[in-house]
Amino acid sequence: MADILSIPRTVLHQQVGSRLRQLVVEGHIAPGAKLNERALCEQLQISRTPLREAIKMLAAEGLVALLPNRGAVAAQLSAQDVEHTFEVIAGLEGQSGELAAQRITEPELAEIRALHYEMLAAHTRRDLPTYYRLNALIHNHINAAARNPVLTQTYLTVNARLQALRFRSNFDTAKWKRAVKEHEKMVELLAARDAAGLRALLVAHLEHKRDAVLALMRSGQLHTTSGAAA
Amino acid sequence: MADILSIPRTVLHQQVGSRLRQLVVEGHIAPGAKLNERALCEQLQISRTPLREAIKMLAAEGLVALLPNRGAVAAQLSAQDVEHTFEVIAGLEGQSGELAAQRITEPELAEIRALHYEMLAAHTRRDLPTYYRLNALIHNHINAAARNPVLTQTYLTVNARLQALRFRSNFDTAKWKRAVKEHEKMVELLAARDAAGLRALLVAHLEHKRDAVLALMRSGQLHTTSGAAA
DNA sequence: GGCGTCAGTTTTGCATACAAAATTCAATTG
DNA sequence: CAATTGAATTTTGTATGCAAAACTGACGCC
Repeated sequence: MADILSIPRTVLHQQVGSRLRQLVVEGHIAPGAKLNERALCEQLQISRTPLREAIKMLAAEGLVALLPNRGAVAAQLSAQDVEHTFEVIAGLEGQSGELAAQRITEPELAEIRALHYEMLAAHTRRDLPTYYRLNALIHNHINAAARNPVLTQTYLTVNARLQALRFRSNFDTAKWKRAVKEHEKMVELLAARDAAGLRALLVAHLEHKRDAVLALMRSGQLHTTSGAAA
Repeated sequence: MADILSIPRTVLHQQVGSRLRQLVVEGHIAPGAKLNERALCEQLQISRTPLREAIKMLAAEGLVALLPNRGAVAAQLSAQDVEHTFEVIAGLEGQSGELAAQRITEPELAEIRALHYEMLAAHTRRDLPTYYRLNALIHNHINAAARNPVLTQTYLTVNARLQALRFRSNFDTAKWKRAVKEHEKMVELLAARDAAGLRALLVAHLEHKRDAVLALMRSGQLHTTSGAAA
């Protein structure tokens, strides 16, 4: 093994934390499912101590819930929880856009524009995976342009709770078109440095997303991808 | 001991977490200070396992920083960190006010009004501790009126990082008067259900607070109350 | 037949033991 | 005398052991 070359310069509980976070966020541990310590220890080839430390971190992030003397379960959001979480996300992303409009540089704007065109291409090709990837990337770039690491961190933490829902929704052509239009407007507002406008647009954008997710939840169509990819 | 009567229905790492959080937030563990595991174990009369689990939780909350193989230190905010954190807090509290103005009930409003008058009394008496207590209480009530537990939780977590600064600033009579005036306006806007107005006011309020704290930081006057009360 | 009870098993929570990294500090060397 | 090296000590990171709580399932009781 290239143990000497590949610097494993990180502590075990951090690695385990990242891996566990991934398992929960990607739904390989389904919402509501128990986190069995012994099973996870064997799977990850570690002892219980770093595993338990990692679980406590995820609990503080709101990704798992701790049941006294009964271990931890992956967080399961009620419809109300989803509403509340989207409300907060909308506020954070709105602020992110507001600040980005004030602080973005020309090169950053150019990059976002480029990503936007790539996204249009993906949309035209009906290439959903690429579309999602670029979509997330654009939002990350806007977030970065806001130049506030605390905001970014807070956003990522709260948003992670929603990721487990994996709402592969926007197949609906009409909704997809509207989302693309909203993105087009985003770039315009960024270019015009219209902070208030971009905030309003992002908040509205999130409200649409929230409604779509809630509709899916209510119709029971939300597939939590429990155990999709190995 | 009344061990049988007093139901200690909670797990140790949670209790330790609360206690540690208090120690950091109240500055008994000063910003930048190391968290020595052995010392804390003796002080809290516990073993290292629940202590370390608690430390990991605080790390996820951003109250302590983990240094690989070198343990944990209480978070220390640079002037930039303070700016960023206030920026996020302003957004969260602004949103909180916006939602509260839309959702507050008459009894809730009456209670806030009552607290406001108590605060005026404390101001008149120059009773700073009571003033601070009531001030925080009013903000908590506004937060509660927003009816969004995720928002409340997020706010509390981010705000805790600032608490360690313990900015006992507003002694300045002029600033104190302005703060009181802003609070007066808050109650008015709440009563008028002016969501946008309250948001704007709260954001401005936080900007003033931020400026005061930054001025104190720059002048080096910020006492971190390291080891104040036993 | 449904329900409660109780022993056996599993699982969690805490303590302790062991290993590795970092810190300390004194002796040595340039 | 300053700097550096290296052994002793401390401290952190991980594994394991032990006790208590929760779960399981079979049996008996109503």
